Amino acid sequence: MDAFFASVEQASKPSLRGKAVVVGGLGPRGVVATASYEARVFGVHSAMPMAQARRLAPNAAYLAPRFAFYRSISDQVMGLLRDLSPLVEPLSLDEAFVDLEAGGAARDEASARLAGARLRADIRTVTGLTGSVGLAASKMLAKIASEQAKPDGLVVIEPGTERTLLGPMPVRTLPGVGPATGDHLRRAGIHTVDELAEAGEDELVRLLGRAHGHALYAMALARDERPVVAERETKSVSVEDTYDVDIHDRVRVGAEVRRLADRCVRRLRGAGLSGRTIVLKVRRYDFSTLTRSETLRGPTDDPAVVREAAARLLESVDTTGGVRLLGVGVSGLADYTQEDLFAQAAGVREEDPGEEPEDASAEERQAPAERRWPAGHDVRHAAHGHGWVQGSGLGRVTVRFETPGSEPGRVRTFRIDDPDLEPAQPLPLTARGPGKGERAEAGGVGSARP
DNA sequence: TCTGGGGTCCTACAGCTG
DNA sequence: TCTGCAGCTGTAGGACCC
Repeated sequence: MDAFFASVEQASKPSLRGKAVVVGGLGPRGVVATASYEARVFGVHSAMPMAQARRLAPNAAYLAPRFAFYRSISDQVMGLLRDLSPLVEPLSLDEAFVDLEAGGAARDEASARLAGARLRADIRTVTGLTGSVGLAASKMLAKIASEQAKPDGLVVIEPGTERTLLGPMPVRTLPGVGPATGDHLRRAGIHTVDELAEAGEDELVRLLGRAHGHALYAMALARDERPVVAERETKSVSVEDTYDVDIHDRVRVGAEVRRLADRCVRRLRGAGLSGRTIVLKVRRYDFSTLTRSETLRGPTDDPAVVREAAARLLESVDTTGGVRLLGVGVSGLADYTQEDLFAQAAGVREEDPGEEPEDASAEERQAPAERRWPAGHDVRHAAHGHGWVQGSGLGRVTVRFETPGSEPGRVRTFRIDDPDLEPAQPLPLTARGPGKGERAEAGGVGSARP
């Protein structure tokens, strides 16, 4: 999907279509999750600190992400992909590999191209959004093709042309080559995929280590045999929080770790899992990050056990100077627990970590207007109907009243405690709405946006 | 300027065991 | 009995991805 989160927001909010939209954390330490193509013109891109984005594009709309809504749209798109083939490997909410051969959807280049074109049309009909398709003989090449296809396009890499195409590309094009590996290679005088291939496998293994060296050499020769894998087992579950202001108080740090442990267990149980290894993550005031872990005798999903392990791990960490992030994770997952096997009968196992404790942090108790009415989130007003929060602060919340099918709407400001104003669920982007997921007719191009 | 959150995989090293 | 070694497990950190 193209600039997925930002595109969803533009489809939801007519007044933002064609405008610079930035979705991400709105706190003082937020980063950009997605920028619309209009915002990218100003140099804004994902993972950029929000503060920097605001300097580059001061007039863009800055919105808090609505993950549950994005997930519902993602489910619709993944449904369309599964109509094409049983082998669909989601990479994230907005990206997936599909093995077209396994689904019988592609026998040759022409039929693959047709399947890709129909898919793009179906995505537009069902969601009102644009998606890009890359077609190639391997995952690596399909990924590169889809990047080239963005926005709103389809690119085919024909068999036999792979090496000619890849050769002059920068090494950073290859999946798995990030800033560190890119730098490493650059210092060794390797800038392009051709130079990577010329360096030879032994040299790459020497430079980058066994696994990475072999994998990169294969990719440089356009060799990628990795299959599309539909079902991936979860290997770890974790939660983490970055705090607006560094925490210095050791007691508060302890309380936050317990809270995170409970949240982590809730997620773990929600997935029907348990785990043996408890991991504590601490990012200090200077951004140095350390992890401490402890492996239990058997898997657990008991909040008390995870809390205690996390607390023990915290004892070995020096937090002088303050911490900006804390995290708790569980790995070594299983679908049974040690307690199931042994002591459960004794009733010592704590049943549920419960909801977020009432006495959450002071920060949350006195939630500022920006937190209670996040920018971009939906609201309903008794008299004015459906709208979204354009901004808030100083006891006021500004709402724009419009819906996906309306003309750009009018703006009104209310007191944050106005009894006529309440949070609302997002409205569907198209007449079909989320979850309908019907298959469009072949070649039926066009938007169903009302 | 000041760096999220949730993951995966890899490497290195230490300690244990056969 | 001692030594060397391979293999495994646990731990910590780093790189990468979306």
